[in-house]
Amino acid sequence: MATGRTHRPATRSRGIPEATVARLPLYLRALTALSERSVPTVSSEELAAAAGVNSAKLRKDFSYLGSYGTRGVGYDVEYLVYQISRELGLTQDWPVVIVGIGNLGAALANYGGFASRGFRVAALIDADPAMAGKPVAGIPVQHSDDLEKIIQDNGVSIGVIATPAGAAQAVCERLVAAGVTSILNFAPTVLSVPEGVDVRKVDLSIELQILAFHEQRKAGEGAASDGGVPAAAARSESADQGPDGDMPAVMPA
Amino acid sequence: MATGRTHRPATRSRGIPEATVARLPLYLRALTALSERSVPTVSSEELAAAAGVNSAKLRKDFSYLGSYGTRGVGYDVEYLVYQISRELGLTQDWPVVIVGIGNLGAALANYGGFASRGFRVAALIDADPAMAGKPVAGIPVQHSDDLEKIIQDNGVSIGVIATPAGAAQAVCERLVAAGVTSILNFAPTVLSVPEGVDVRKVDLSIELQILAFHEQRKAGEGAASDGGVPAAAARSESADQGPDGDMPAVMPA
DNA sequence: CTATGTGAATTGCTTCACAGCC
DNA sequence: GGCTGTGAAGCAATTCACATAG
Repeated sequence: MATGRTHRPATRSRGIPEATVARLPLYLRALTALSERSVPTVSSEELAAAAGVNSAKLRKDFSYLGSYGTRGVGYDVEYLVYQISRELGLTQDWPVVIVGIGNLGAALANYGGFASRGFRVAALIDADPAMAGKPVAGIPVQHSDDLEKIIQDNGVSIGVIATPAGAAQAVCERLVAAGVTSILNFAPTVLSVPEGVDVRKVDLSIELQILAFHEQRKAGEGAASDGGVPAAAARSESADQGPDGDMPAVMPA
Repeated sequence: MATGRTHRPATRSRGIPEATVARLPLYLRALTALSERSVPTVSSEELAAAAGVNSAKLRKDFSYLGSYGTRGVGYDVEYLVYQISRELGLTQDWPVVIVGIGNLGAALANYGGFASRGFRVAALIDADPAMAGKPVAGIPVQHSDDLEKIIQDNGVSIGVIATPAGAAQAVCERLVAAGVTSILNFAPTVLSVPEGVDVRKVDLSIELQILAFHEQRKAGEGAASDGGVPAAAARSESADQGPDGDMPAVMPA
């Protein structure tokens, strides 16, 4: 609204659709790649292609942030990187703890993508005393007895749970009690959290099951062609652009 | 059940909404837990709570599959487990290959959730010759030179990419050329695939960025109340149930 | 009387198409 | 002339509320 001639976009920070928020990191990544190649400006068409969406959607998304483009020209890459980073809150540094340093926790600790975008692994926590002190990704693992102290000392508000399913709810409750208000959950369980706490879930097996569903369809319907090679073809239904399937999170209490 | 005067539910297998498909694995997990506890029947209300959705949504979702409940009673747990499994294609066995056996690939190979639901890790593939033959999760890693042969010999149609971003597109193309039609991508890149190939993406850093966005909001707006405890309140917009934010996949060519 | 199954209403997201500005 | 920004139209998903079956 406002179509503001006022300097400040006006729309800023109020009611950006969830679907748009979920795409901002995608745009940011594409823009960062352009920035590294020193590309100065980019059109909605080009950027959309790089991010894997269509250009109308991208322009609409950006319109929620403000008018950051130049008509007839496109978007200034650096400027847009900055604006999206700011909107996502990545201009500040977010200390994160990872709880559960098994295979997955270790993989997460080693994952470069965190550090590169405003996230800092402040601590690794595990319930196994044998792990304590052992460095993973250069960070010594701490025992979960000290969880609350670690959270508070580091001002952590984002926690990552990579424990077995059985331990996840208890860990979640301790994190929340200690002050964490956003949780990324890799354990295959539904977490109950009080209002005001956000949970996002990543579940490997769920993603595979969704693929299996579509895979089954292909075999049942389309195929028949012969048997060996899949033979793409047919079904424009699920095949084309991007039906946003997904389970978000943000659980009720 | 079956109220159907036609035997076949009629709605079967045609046009189940993506959003519903994405929730079926959630229901299935909750049902499996009930089944293990030998609970015979469950109401939409109870099951919805266990799956973290509301009951109206659950009933609507199930209505796309058919009429599998009993009015005044609820759903037969075992029967529903079977129906959903069948709908998702989990009554058959899906051989899967994991490409890129780094930290994450190894974690995936060790992840029990795969095997437990119709998925079988048929092969682990890595480009590093030093890895070849080394067993991970009891499965010997094979060199990527043999990728095509492995896919074909095992009849693999689902591939998991856990390589570095730079290698992902090339791996993807080889998988597709060899006959894979569904890909689960953990590399932080947009994959281009021909029509008819499904891609789902899991991106750790994107999930964190979405959390950071909401976290920033909490700090900026709501807070003020005191500082320590989050204080829930306000913002019914993002806080309550489950806005399905997410980036799907299924790229255009 | 209870809890499912589902049309109808609502809300939110995407796509279209073009006015506005460079 | 070209490309952004955005109302308006079109779709899809969610929620409501109640008829219907057990």
